[in-house]
Amino acid sequence: MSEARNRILETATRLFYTEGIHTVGVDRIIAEAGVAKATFYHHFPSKDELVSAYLTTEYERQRGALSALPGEGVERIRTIFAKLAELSDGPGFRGCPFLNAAAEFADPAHPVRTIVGDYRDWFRGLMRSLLAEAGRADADRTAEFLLLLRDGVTVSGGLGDSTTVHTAVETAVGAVL
Amino acid sequence: MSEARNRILETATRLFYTEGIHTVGVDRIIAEAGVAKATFYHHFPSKDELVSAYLTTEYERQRGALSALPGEGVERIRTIFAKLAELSDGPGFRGCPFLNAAAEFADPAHPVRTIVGDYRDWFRGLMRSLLAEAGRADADRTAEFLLLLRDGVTVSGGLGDSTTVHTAVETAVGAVL
DNA sequence: ACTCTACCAGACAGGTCTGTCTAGTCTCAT
DNA sequence: ATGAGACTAGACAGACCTGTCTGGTAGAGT
Repeated sequence: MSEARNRILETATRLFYTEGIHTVGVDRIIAEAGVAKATFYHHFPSKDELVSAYLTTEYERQRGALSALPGEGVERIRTIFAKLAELSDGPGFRGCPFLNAAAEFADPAHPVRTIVGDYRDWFRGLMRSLLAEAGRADADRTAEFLLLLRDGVTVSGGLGDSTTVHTAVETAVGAVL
Repeated sequence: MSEARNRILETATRLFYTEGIHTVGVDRIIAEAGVAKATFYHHFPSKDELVSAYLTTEYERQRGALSALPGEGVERIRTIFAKLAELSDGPGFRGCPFLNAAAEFADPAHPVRTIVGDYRDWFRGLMRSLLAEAGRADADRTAEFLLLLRDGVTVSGGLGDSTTVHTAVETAVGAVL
């Protein structure tokens, strides 16, 4: 992986996440990453490709972070949601990058939306398999609810209702599991 | 209320909701509303003012729609969420206009974010008062969860997981209430 | 030694954005 | 009938957008 490419992607990640995708221009990324414009377009054929790379990287990062968490079955789910609530309460949290991106790209056929869909499918599948592992008969329905809960946690956390998210999550997870 | 102003606001509502706020330009709204540019700026001093008007109107509309629903206490909450799930399954649904707007306006101090905050405060308060009316001791915590659930429903529904939202909501509402 | 690749700086094109301004029409109340 | 206010059409300014292109530097592999 090239050094300049890394800088571009990291700068884009920071700016896209904290300020939004449409509002951050390529010139700004170039300036803050300290690269030439030609270098930018050498690594990323278009801004859209950079956006896709941003979300794909984020997808892999989150998959890695959740895979590293301990526990099995339902206990693992509890751990995941506790972590999620903790993150959404932290400084600099501005919601889920995938949901924010989806809100900015209205066309469901856009590549960005495909990545968002992939992420959600993965999360839903993870919940389902953990529930099935615990021998829960209603795995499908409950997994769907947990995905929905995940959305709610990140959205609420991102809009500033961070402290109350903890108790809300405990209520929900406790009631359903 | 002026006829031209109405046309502008309705066109903006349609375009902002279905395509996003930043992606829709003033010129496009003017063309589709069939008004002159001077007329537009006569009624709305800036695009931001139009955006605020769009969200304020939407706020009032939703408040009116929910107030019209029947029932009392917990039963009313069930009705509200059933309606919400139904809407989020309908054609042309593209998520919650407030959450979508908040994702596009990253600055928490922006007027748009204030309106979004107002809307959420109102919904939370409505839930709390309905729970208190039913004599629930945990009204605060449960209201917080119901706001979170509302977020999840609109987000999931807007991203195409519409049919499964119904059962997920039933599961959640049933478990908590 | 030579070439290839990554990198730099920055001008440029062509388009779109918001917002202003000129100039003129129509309606209605006084 | 005159003046105010809402409207129309559209040119214009100035900023910003993405993406291309020129021209040049430095290091690494063959």
